[in-house]
Amino acid sequence: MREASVQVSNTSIQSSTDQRQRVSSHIRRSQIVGVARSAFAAKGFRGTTTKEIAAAAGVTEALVFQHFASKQDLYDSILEAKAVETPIEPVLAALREHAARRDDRAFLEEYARGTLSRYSADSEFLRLVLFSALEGHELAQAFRRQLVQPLRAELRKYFLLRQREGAFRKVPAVAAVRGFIGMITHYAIVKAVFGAAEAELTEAHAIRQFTSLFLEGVLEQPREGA
Amino acid sequence: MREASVQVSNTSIQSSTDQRQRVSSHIRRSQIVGVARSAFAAKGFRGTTTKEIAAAAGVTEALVFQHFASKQDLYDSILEAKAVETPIEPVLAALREHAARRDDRAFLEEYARGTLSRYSADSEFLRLVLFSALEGHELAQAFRRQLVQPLRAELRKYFLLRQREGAFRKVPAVAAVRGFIGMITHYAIVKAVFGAAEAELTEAHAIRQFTSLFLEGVLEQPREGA
DNA sequence: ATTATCTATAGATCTATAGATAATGC
DNA sequence: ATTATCTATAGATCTATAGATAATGC
Repeated sequence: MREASVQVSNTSIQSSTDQRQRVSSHIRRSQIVGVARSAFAAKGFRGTTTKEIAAAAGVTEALVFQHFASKQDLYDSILEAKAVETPIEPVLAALREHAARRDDRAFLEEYARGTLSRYSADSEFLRLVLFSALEGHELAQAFRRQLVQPLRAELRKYFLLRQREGAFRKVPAVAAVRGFIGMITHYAIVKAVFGAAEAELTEAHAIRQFTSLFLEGVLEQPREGA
Repeated sequence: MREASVQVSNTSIQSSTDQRQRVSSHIRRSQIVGVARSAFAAKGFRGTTTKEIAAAAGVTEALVFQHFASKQDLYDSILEAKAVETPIEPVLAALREHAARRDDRAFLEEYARGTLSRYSADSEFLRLVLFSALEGHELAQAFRRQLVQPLRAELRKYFLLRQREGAFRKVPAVAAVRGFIGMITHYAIVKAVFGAAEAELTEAHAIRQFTSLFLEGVLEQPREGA
């Protein structure tokens, strides 16, 4: 876990007037949210102490509790911050555009990219969500409602449309959608949890190959029958 | 989280001689491992206290530390127990048999069933592994080495064989294998973490549909070209 | 004057141990 | 006699608060 590099004005020996840099309430608040997020992502809610968070932020615990009523309150603030900064509409718009052109591959790759880039650009976030899901915090539910389900609904809708048009086979939609999402998400989870050791498959390749797999399967011979 | 139902010989009011049932050291030990496993699966290592474990086992904390040198020692004992009781050889043998007959569908379904049944019969286990993976405990690594990688190696081997024989397309093996495993594992994870709310897709259906998806893809028309 | 920050500490909880007690097996 | 279990407690750590102090903005 990286420590924040705030450490300021500490002239040699630990003087009793160990004053840190004074910043505005707003800045300090979001700084604490930032280091708390890293800490919670690394060790979970229960596994992280307010002392660690304070140390990483370069302030005392008292200050942390000045800004946040409780540890839980601090945790909730992280979700708020993320929900604000991660708009889902651009991805939905792009998906609908591909859907209008019936570009199956572009649609699926967009979906995969939209999902993975959210985790790549912010590798802590998936760990945070996983921890909160396991620990039964509200954060995980909110994440699913706000960011996962709208995307999934769009995928499902497109899948059903293409089936009606006779372009896709009559695989049950729920299984197909879950299958595709599973490939993508599991890739992201393994990467987030076990790290670079699993990097034998780059993100770009994963997106392309999973899409091909989903569309065409692995069999060389076109099936007889159905 | 369920509480163990050990509570014995407690006649009405909390008498000061609140003696519990005496059992052999071996039995008590494995009982404690059992309740600890449930507790750790529910709340993780850091999120579980030895006090809770003792209460669930119906004994005092002192007794827990009589049997286990430390909380960590207790945690390690859980893995040992699982490694002993979950043999992987039967699944490997079944896979090889299907492979010898070149029965692609049977091979893949066996793989999926082997993976999912390990989690279904023991729904706590996946949560335990996820927590330990996130918390960076040794348990997760050991699990991957002992139970995940041998199976994956077998799948990979079969995939490459079928490609050489011209039966499978020339999709990169690493992506294909990860894709299939991803569908299966993600299904298991969602089920373990979010529970019955996700039961719109039964395990038997998931196994069959994911296998079809992998083999044949979703496109109705056989591709031109490749 | 305002407010960001600190010192000091309360009270709860957590892991672990020492030493006493009582149930079982011989 | 052996050993499973308990009572009691130490010492560490954790969340949170009260009240003092010092840096900034007017």
